[in-house]
Amino acid sequence: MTSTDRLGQVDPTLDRAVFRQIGDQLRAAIETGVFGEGERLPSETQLVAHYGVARMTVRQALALLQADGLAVAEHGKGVFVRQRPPVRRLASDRFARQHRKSGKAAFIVETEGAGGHPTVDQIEISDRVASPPIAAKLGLAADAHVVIRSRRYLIDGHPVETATSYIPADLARGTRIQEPNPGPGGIYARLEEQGHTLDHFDEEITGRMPLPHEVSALQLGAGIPVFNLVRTAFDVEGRAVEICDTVMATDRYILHYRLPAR
Amino acid sequence: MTSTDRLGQVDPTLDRAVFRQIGDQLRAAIETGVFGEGERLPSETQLVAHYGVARMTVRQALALLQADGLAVAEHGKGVFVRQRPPVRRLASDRFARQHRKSGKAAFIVETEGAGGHPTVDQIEISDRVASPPIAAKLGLAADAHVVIRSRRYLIDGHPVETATSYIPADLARGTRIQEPNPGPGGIYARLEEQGHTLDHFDEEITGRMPLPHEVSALQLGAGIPVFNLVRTAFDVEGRAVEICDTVMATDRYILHYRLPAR
DNA sequence: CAGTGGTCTAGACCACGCG
DNA sequence: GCGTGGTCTAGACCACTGG
Repeated sequence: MTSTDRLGQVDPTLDRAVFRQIGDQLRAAIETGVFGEGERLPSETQLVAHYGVARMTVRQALALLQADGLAVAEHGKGVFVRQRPPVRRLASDRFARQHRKSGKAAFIVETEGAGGHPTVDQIEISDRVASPPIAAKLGLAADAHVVIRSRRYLIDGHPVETATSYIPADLARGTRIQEPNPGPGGIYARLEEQGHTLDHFDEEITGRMPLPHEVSALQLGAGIPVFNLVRTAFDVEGRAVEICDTVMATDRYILHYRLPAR
Repeated sequence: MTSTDRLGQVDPTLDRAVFRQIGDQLRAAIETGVFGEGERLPSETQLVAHYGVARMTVRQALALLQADGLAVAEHGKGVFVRQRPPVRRLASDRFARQHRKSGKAAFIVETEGAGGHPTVDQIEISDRVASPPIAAKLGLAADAHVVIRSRRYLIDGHPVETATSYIPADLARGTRIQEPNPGPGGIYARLEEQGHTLDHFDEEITGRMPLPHEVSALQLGAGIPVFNLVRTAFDVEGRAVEICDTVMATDRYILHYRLPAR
């Protein structure tokens, strides 16, 4: 028995393009477990022989699966059913004050709690004039400065998320917010020390395919979309004190929120 | 001036594949506004002439843009820069009791408030044994029945979301929950009438590329991922009284949540 | 009708992985 | 070295759109 035995045939007289029919059959075989997670699909050569079509036709079929995130091609090895990486649950209370008091950043606490090894790299800090949308969200004048902190989060060496924070310069200058390590409890703890007791966060979530730089920063495979989560932190006086713009690999996250019914 | 004048040339000796270089140039041209939203890109024939490559090569380049949701091909017309449809903001208080009292479903109220014309179609209702994951989430025995309500939501005739609700049969049978139109305030109002005062909702959000049936149900173009939002409603006694599994086109939604800082 | 994208063929040469 | 996928060519014919 060869690996193409469980695949059917195609009918070139049908309306549906041959490469789509082949794609349908491969998809069905994956979804029914004929090819399990991580297993190799039949090679292009085998598919060409099995279906009696040109190589470009089977490549188009395989491209369909890859665009949908069902399969990944590995040069020189084969095309494999995509493995689902472990997911990280983001609970809506992850920024609760009690967690802050532990002295560790939310990402570190959560990851270690789930048995993973957290890392942060590519930390860059700058002090610049706020872009118009950022200035508007923070309620700042058009020429106001912000301290910008960007970094990348990894779990067990795999990148999962990039984040860029924007803090009004008058709140950040002269504090550890401008240092790579902002100290125990992170920048929220520093802001509260400055008298800006936090009241609530607004989170806006959008989804889309990644930009090229996001593909490389997050080592995203084809067919994996990203979440763009933009969180704005407000103090008890209603002032926006931080914006955090994060881009997350959707195959590594479940976002979890609890809403009151009233 | 022709439409390819603002594009550069490619260098076949570079490491980066020619079709990727062409894709990069088209992407840059779109991002810098050389080709604006809704505008037509140069035709395949024009690109072949401009770059001096085979047609399959420019088609691979165009496929890159389409997979990322930047462009859409229209048979017989051309390849166009994708237009962003109007987005719908989902506020985290959209299921607050006060809204329910208006007597209209949340979707209707919100859409009309935003000046759109809401429709619901493909309403199907059944009564079946709960699947294992649904039974587990609802805290039901393995052989328990649920009433399943599925439907599709449209705005101005464009599908934006499909939803499937699962309600324990003992709460739904003999009520309007089993009817296509569940009455004023929707099924949550009916559940509260049964004495199940709602306490909170849990929402879990994941993102992924759509399945084939979702592509057709939501009329999704290539390169548009979906949100899968699964909401569980709990009554004041802590019982899960409904699960609502929704699939949303990411290009039509911004999900908005407000979190307390403590 | 001419122009557009959609599908398919039958090759070619290359780069990678592994034994 | 051989099998794998990656890139590219130069055609062919088809289906759709619009004037």
